[in-house]
Amino acid sequence: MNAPFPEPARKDGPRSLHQRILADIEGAILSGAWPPGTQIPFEQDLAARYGCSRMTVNKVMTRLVAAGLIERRRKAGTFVRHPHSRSAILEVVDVRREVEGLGLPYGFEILRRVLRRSTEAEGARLGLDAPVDLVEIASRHFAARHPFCLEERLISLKAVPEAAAESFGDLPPGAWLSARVPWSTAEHRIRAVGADAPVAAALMVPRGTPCLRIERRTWSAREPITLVFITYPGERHELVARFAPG
Amino acid sequence: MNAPFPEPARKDGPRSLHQRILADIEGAILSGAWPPGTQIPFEQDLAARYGCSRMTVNKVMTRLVAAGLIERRRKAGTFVRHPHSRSAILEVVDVRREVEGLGLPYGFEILRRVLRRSTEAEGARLGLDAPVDLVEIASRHFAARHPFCLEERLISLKAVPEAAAESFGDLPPGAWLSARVPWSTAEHRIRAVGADAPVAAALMVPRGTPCLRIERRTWSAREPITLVFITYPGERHELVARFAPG
DNA sequence: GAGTGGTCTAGACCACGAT
DNA sequence: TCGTGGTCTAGACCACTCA
Repeated sequence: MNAPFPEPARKDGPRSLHQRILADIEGAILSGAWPPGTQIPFEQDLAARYGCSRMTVNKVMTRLVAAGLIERRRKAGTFVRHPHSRSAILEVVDVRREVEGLGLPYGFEILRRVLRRSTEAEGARLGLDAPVDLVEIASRHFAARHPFCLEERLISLKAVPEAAAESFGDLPPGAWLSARVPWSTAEHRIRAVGADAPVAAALMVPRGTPCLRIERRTWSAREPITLVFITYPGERHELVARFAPG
Repeated sequence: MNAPFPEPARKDGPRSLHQRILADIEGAILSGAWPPGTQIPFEQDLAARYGCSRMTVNKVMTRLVAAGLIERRRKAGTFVRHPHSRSAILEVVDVRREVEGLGLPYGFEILRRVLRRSTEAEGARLGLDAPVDLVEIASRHFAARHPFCLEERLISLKAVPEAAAESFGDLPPGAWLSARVPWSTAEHRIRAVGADAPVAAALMVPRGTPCLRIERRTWSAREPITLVFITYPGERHELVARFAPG
C-alpha cells in the first residue's frame, strides 16, 4: 500500500510548482494509480524529489486535505482517503445507510443479473464511442420488509472487469463499487415520474404513483464506470442537500 | 466599498493563527458586514494587524479564493465576490436563466403577495424561536407562454426589511434576493408529489400528475432569510448536478 | 523516544496591471 | 511606473502519535 513518486501528469499547462505537484498527486489518486489506503511519500521526500522546500509541498497537501482526497496522521504519514460523499444527495447511493439511519432493518435482493453488450442508447447515455461489455443488475432495497427503492444499474466491464465475476449476493452493487473504484466525476439527474407497470410491481404501489427517480453516472478519468437509476416510491421520500456558497 | 479590519469572531475556538484570520474574514463576509464588492485590506496591512508574516495571511487568502468567497487582482487588491452558485441544483433558483437556457422566451407573473406573521408550522420549518413578520409571494414562471413552474416563497422581514416595500413586478423574488442578500447556508429538499388542486390549476395539468418539488431554505449566519417551494410539472423536468469527490 | 505533520517566519524575486 | 498579489525559500519550533 505504499506509493512510488507520482508520474508527472502533462508537460504543458501548470505554471507554478505547487500546481504541478497538485496535478501529479491528484492525477495519481483519481486515475486509480494510488487506490484508497495508499500511503503517499512524506513531505520531505516529495520536497527533495521536486527540488523545492517543504513549505511548497505542504501547501499542496493542505489543499488535498481540504478537498477530502487524503488524510494525514502525525508520525504515521499521509494516506489516500476512501471514497466519500460530500452531501446527502450523493449518499443516496448507499441505500443501506439511508435505511439504517431511519432506524429500520435493512434488506436487499437481486432481481436480475445479466452480462451483455451495451445498446446504442446506453452508449449514448454513458458517453461511449464504441459498445462495451457490461453487467446489468436490477435489485430491490427493503426497509422493515417493505420495498424501499428499486435500483437498476449498468457497470462497464471495461472500467471494472472484476464485476463480471461478482454475484452481489452479500454486498449491494453500490457499496461494492464505492469500496473499490475511485471516481473523478459524478452526475445526478433527478426527476419525478409516474410508476409504470414494472416499477409499480417492484415497489408494490399503484400504477401512476409519483416516484422520485435519480439517474447517476460516474466516471473515472473520462472512463464511464456505472449508470444507475434509483426509484423511490411515493411522496414521502426526500433528497436533502446542504450547501455553503463556495 | 472599503472594509475596516474584520471584527474578531469568537475568543474561544480556533487554535492556529491562520484559522483565526480565516474565521474573522469569513465571518465578516457571511454576516453581511462586508457585502459583495467590498475591498478587503491588503495582505501587508492584515499581516501587520495580526502581527504575523505575509505568508500566513496569504495562505488564508488562497483558501478564500479557492472557496469562491473573494477575488483578487494584482495591483487593484482583494474584493468580496458577488453571490454565485456552485451547481445546477443551486441555479434552479434563477428560473429565468433556466428557461432562457432552453432557448424559450421567459415570462413571469405574481399570483399573490401578502404581508403577515409567520404561523407556528412555518416557524418550525424556518427554525425560528419566535414568530416573525414575513412576505408571502406566490408566482408563476412561464416558458413560451406555458406554465413552467410554480414558486411559493416566504421572506423574513427580520432578515430583509426592504422586502416589505418591494412589489416584485419587474424582478422575480429569487433574482431580487440573490442580488441583495449574502447567504451562508442553503438546504434543498427534493420530492416527487402528485399535483393537488391548486397546483394542478396553476400549472394547468391534471390532478395527480407527478411533479418535482424543491424546497429551499436559506440562512445568513443563523438568521433565516427565505423558504421557497418550486414545483415543476410532469416528468420532463430534470435537476442536474455534477460533482467531483471533495 | 523519534519522526511525522502543523505551523510560522522574514525575507526574496517576479509578473501583472492599474495609473 | 510601481504597488499589488503569486510564489518560493531555508530555516525553525512544537505537538502529536506511533513504535
